[in-house]
Amino acid sequence: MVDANKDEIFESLASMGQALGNPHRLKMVSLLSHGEKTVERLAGAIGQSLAATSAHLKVLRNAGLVTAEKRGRHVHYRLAGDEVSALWLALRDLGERLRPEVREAIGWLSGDGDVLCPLDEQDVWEQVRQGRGVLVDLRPADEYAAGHLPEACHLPFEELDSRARELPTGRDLLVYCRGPYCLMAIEGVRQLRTREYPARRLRFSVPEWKAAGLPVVSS
Amino acid sequence: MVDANKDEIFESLASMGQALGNPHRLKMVSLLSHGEKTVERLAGAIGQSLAATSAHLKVLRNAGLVTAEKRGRHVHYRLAGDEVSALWLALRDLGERLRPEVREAIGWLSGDGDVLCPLDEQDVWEQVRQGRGVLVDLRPADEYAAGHLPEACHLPFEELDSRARELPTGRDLLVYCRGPYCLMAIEGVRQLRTREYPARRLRFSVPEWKAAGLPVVSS
DNA sequence: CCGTTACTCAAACAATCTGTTGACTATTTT
DNA sequence: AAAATAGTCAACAGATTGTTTGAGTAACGG
Repeated sequence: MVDANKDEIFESLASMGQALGNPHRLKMVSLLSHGEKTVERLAGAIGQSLAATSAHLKVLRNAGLVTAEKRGRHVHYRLAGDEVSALWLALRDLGERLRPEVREAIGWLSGDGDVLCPLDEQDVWEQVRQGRGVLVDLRPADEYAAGHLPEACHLPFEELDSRARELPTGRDLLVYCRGPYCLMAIEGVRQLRTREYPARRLRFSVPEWKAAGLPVVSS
Repeated sequence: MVDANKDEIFESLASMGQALGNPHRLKMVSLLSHGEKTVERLAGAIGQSLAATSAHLKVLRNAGLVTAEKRGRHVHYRLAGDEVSALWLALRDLGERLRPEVREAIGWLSGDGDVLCPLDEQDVWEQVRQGRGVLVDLRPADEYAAGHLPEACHLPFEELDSRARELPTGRDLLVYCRGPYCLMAIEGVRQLRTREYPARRLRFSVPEWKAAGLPVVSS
């Protein structure tokens, strides 16, 4: 039967959907969209045991969403392509649009101290090219190295206390971290503002920037 | 803790992924992207009992992907928005790109008698506007009415035998049905060609056309 | 008002998924 | 070599799915 082939297609696609059907795995995909990570690192980030994390990664691997590469005694996982990141972003946007609880939770996340910059990717790109506003990347060094917005300063969240004074002055600070739900971005902006820096939080990060077709610098 | 809100977001998004994690539900989403359907109709299409289909629809409803409306004694289900259709298309494209089995299964589907037209949506849009080539829609009447490509002739697959002679002659026939995996489209083109019609199968349908930003006619 | 239609719901059961634990395998360090 | 590190694998318990069966409920038709 030819029909069997058709069923096989839907079965295969469903296994990809299935792989996106667990909060821990979604979180890993979202983390991996900022660059490759070891199993250990992912386990720490999602708060699960090494074994459980390994099992989740196996599901993602079988679904074809991630690939693994062993270097030294670490296994580095990365997304199978930028399209995977795009699918994650599409799912996230759909959730924000369709599910009231998601919008509500976002509201709670931001709380009071949050100062969001309403500009979208294109607008920010304009600002950057005109030299108005300075981009600040709060992510860990490896994620910054894997790809960051053009001309973004790197100020890892952990070193915010000690190195904030290195930031350029006189221009608005456009701060981003790992995306709209990133608590480090919110907290980072709060801290910068208590020090009287004109900081605002961007509601996007590198994956969204890349998906918008804008150039990413990796170094 | 603020973190709990973040977990809630991922949990909520995962339930949407989960909903896409079953072949029958995926098939229903793909069918619904051609217009609303009753439970009965969907049950027939996916080859499941009414109760099982109802349960699957409940999952989709809880995930916010579809909405239900009771009219008379039928319950009509429809996608919660065009973005749902777009997400399904994104998942499908990713599968075609990433999973060899899917590409392979597509090859098997097409078999020998399949004559695929390689043009994409924009190219076809050009052809249509210039009056070169005639679009032919093989889908059931309600799906055609819910939205079809501009100037497309309607020739339901079931009536292909009896009404093929009504088709305009002298121009290439660009035939579409429910999408790249639709067996009716393949079989329909095969039948038209044995009658010496210059028919070719398009590899897209209305949802893809709409997602490409091109106008859809509903009547 | 009675029967039919088109569902939804609840119970039950097998199959699958998640997370834990402990064993096992490479690789590197000492 | 021996010990430590980073990860996978196998086995198990508990929770969650997917499907069937049978009952329950609106809406309509006679």
